[in-house]
Amino acid sequence: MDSEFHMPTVLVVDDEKDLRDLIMLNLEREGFEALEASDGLEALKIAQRDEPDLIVLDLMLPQKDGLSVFRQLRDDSRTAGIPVIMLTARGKLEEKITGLEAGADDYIVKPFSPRELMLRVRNLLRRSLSAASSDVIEIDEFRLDKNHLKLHLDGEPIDLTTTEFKLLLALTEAPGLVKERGELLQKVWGYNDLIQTRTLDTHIKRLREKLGIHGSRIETVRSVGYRFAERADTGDFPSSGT
Amino acid sequence: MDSEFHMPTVLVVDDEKDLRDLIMLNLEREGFEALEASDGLEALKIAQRDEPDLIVLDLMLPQKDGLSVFRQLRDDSRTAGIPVIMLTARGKLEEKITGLEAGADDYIVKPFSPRELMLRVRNLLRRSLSAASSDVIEIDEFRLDKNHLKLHLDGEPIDLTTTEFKLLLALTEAPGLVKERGELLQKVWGYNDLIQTRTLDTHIKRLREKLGIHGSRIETVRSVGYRFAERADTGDFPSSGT
DNA sequence: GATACGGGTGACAAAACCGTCACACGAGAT
DNA sequence: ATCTCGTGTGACGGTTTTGTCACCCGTATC
Repeated sequence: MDSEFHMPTVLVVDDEKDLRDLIMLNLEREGFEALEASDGLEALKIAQRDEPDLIVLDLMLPQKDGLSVFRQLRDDSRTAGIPVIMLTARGKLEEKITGLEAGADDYIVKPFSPRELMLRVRNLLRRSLSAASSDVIEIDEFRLDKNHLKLHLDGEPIDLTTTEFKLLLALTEAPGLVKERGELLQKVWGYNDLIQTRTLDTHIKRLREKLGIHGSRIETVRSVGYRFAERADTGDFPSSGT
Repeated sequence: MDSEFHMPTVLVVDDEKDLRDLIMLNLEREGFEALEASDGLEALKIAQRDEPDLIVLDLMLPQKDGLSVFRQLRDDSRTAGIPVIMLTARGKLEEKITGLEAGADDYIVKPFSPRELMLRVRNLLRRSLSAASSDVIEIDEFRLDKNHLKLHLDGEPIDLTTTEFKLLLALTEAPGLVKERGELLQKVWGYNDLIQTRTLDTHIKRLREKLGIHGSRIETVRSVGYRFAERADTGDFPSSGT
């Protein structure tokens, strides 16, 4: 686990040379590999080529609006998963943050202490390197975000209650296989015996409703339970001939 | 990313040789590396030594209660993170499952088809290998489980509402650094401007209450926001002298 | 085709949750 | 020491969520 490890790479995007240098100095002092870019275009190219583990992006870029750079990074498949820390001047942010909603991984308000930035860098890297980069379950057009307890379906956010979220989580945990009623009641409600209840059915119904056209992905397996249907292409048993 | 990859290892713990062999055969047919143990003690030793990616544990062990083996695996730091699939005879489980609550990663009821077991194995491995090793955030005695939306504190389960859970999630996301009021309101409530509200404080209060003695870990930073305090030993800035 | 069983559905009432407010309290500033 | 600003706290009402029940409908079985 330790042998193949190399230090994380951080890309700093800022048009102010002084600030950029300061940040890079701090990064290198921490032992990180640091890359730099002075404008959005350059940032994109470097990000695509070197796939850094983290990007520090100053929103105050002259040529290009920092936010649009951010969006481009998010939209490009090669750079989409890279966490971004945004730098922003106090006050300026309040309006703009609307645009990206909870999209940014972190942001920090200028003026900031190098110490604070480094703390955030380390924290974000720890999250994205050691464990999950995202805690997001993606199945076809379903996107379950455990961090924000949100479901996105076909890109549209769907409001689910806690129970519905848990239920969907339990179902999608193993797409394609049947979850017994008892198992679901255990996982979602904590019931350990009690199986004679319509509660599960009711919640399934409500969930299906909210899923709209995709509600049919939750299939009923009579007298057993429910199954979140797998799409044909999901690569089932290789051993089975048919 | 592909070069250093090796097939996952699965440990099968069962005292029935026939069943064990059947499972191992299936595992190897899938290309997994399979290990076996016939009792709890052996299982522990192997798990600690080889650190498999997954454990298939039959609860029907003669010498040792399967559940206590499970608990030992969970308590040992070397094996704590390894997902466990439990095998159990139908009907026998209902009472026992109480003990572990939502602790098991998955379970399957005997009799089962090899196909179903393999499906679960693959699903669980996909979760634990590809993305998060376990969507669980552990900070000292805090254990935030995003899969079950549950908090365990000192091992005790604490009931949190959705809002409280999100709030704690936002705070623990970056232990040691201050989260501004506006940032928290953005992350938890989605408010993009509005900062003049007592809502945040109220929820902080409720959260602190539920955290009991550990409530003080949430520190107030006057006129800025809140901070989830880092414990001294968490390795802060190496560069800073003091 | 008749019957039995299990799931789907709509309504409803209890419970939980959440945001707000008024006020108390304490820390900083002058 | 006094004043001021920001946070802590308890209470309250409105809203959402949730479990249950009665009833309908589809499917499997004979």
